[in-house]
Amino acid sequence: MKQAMSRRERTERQILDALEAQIRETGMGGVGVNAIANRAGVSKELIYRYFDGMPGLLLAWMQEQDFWTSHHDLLTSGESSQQSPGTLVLSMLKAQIEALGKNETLREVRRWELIEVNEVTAKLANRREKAARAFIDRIDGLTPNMDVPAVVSIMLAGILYLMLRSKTESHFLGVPLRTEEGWQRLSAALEQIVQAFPPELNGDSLAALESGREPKKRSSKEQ
Amino acid sequence: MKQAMSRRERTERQILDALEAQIRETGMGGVGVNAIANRAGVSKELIYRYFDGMPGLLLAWMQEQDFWTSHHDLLTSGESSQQSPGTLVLSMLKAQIEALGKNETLREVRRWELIEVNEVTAKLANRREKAARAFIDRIDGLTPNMDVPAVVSIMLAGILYLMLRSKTESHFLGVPLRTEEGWQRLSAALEQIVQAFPPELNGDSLAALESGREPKKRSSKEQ
DNA sequence: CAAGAATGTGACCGCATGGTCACCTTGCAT
DNA sequence: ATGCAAGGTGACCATGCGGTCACATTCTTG
Repeated sequence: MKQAMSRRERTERQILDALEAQIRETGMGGVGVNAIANRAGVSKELIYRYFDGMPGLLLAWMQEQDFWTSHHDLLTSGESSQQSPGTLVLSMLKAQIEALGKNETLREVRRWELIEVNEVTAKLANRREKAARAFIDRIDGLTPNMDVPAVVSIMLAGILYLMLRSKTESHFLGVPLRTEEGWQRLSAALEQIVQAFPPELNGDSLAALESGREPKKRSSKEQ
Repeated sequence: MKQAMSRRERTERQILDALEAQIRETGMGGVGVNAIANRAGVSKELIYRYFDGMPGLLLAWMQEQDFWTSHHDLLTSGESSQQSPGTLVLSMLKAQIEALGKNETLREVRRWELIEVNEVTAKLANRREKAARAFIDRIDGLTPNMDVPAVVSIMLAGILYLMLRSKTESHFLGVPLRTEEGWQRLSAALEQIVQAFPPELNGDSLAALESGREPKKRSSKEQ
């Protein structure tokens, strides 16, 4: 029994690792049952037996990735609530740069999410949006007079795009996307934007309380 | 002779139109010589004869699109130099939202540019980056003390990502991506960001002159 | 040991793809 | 009218894909 499990688990590992490597090297466009099986050095039949085909394999692989949840501490920790909304947003953005910057596979998956919608990408999107919303809602609650989700959306989406774009283009508006220097400029730009915000976002809690009387007039059907 | 040209040009049109429709409906992933020929109601052989295969067809189609150059006026016009850098940036960003928002085909092409690099995507990227750089350099020259390209990169990349993302996800950080209301919030957020900038970007030309003595200390090998 | 389940392989099928070919038809010019 | 090039078609080929099947081997358990 232990041997049987071990044998099977070993080949499952080979398959999962082959999937990861394939995604990293060819992107999702090069992912198929033939390519994965060949790379794993195994018969493709086993992909169907053990994972019930490519969708199941992708789900299984996704499950053991902690990309999406590894920074859960940043979103829910108690200590972080001590910090001002501005620095909280900033550290979230920089964590995203860090996580995406060192993980080509993750970037490929996120490119994939941009062009195809299926059960896998839908599941990924749901997880992510749920976590992201928990984060942003806490900050938004503290900061009236400003559409925090919209502003942070632009900044977060901006670094996402530039991260993904770095694969196919070396510069964007003249800013280099493949050098440390370029990303330091972009990080600095994020800081400039955040620091230009109203004082209640940057630690002036008195101003935050004072301006708290004005309610937001945002649409109610935001879901 | 006139008839011959007309006949050929007519079928060339059919093919080009079929390509456009195919991109719009299936994205670049669904573009192939068989699909295009069928949709055009023509033999695929003609694609090879008239366009020398798919790459040539794409180049030809690209050539007659004015996406990338249609807003050339915004980038080079003389009247626009009357406006402050801030409003100039803002109107550029809104023009991008407008152009992308009403053109699904364009969005598909830009998704394609994110995942594949070949002679076509390279050519597109070059054209775009050249025009964008001409725009940003004029503004950057007027505004020391701030890394304008980096800040504008984040905003422009942000709306690009959100535009592309709207295909596969309806919300981002709770902001709806498929409603007028959502995009008005995002436009408003862009305005907030720009207005929070130093005064020399928003029409205070005196302040611009005063702060002009401090030179930028940005890397010189930006190209 | 024997039976049977688990593991693994290679061949095979149907299908769609990109690409080429021979052939037919239309139109024009001598 | 004859001849010839341009325009257009359908069949064909090799290839790679996802998917299934029959079969061999190995392990576990009666």
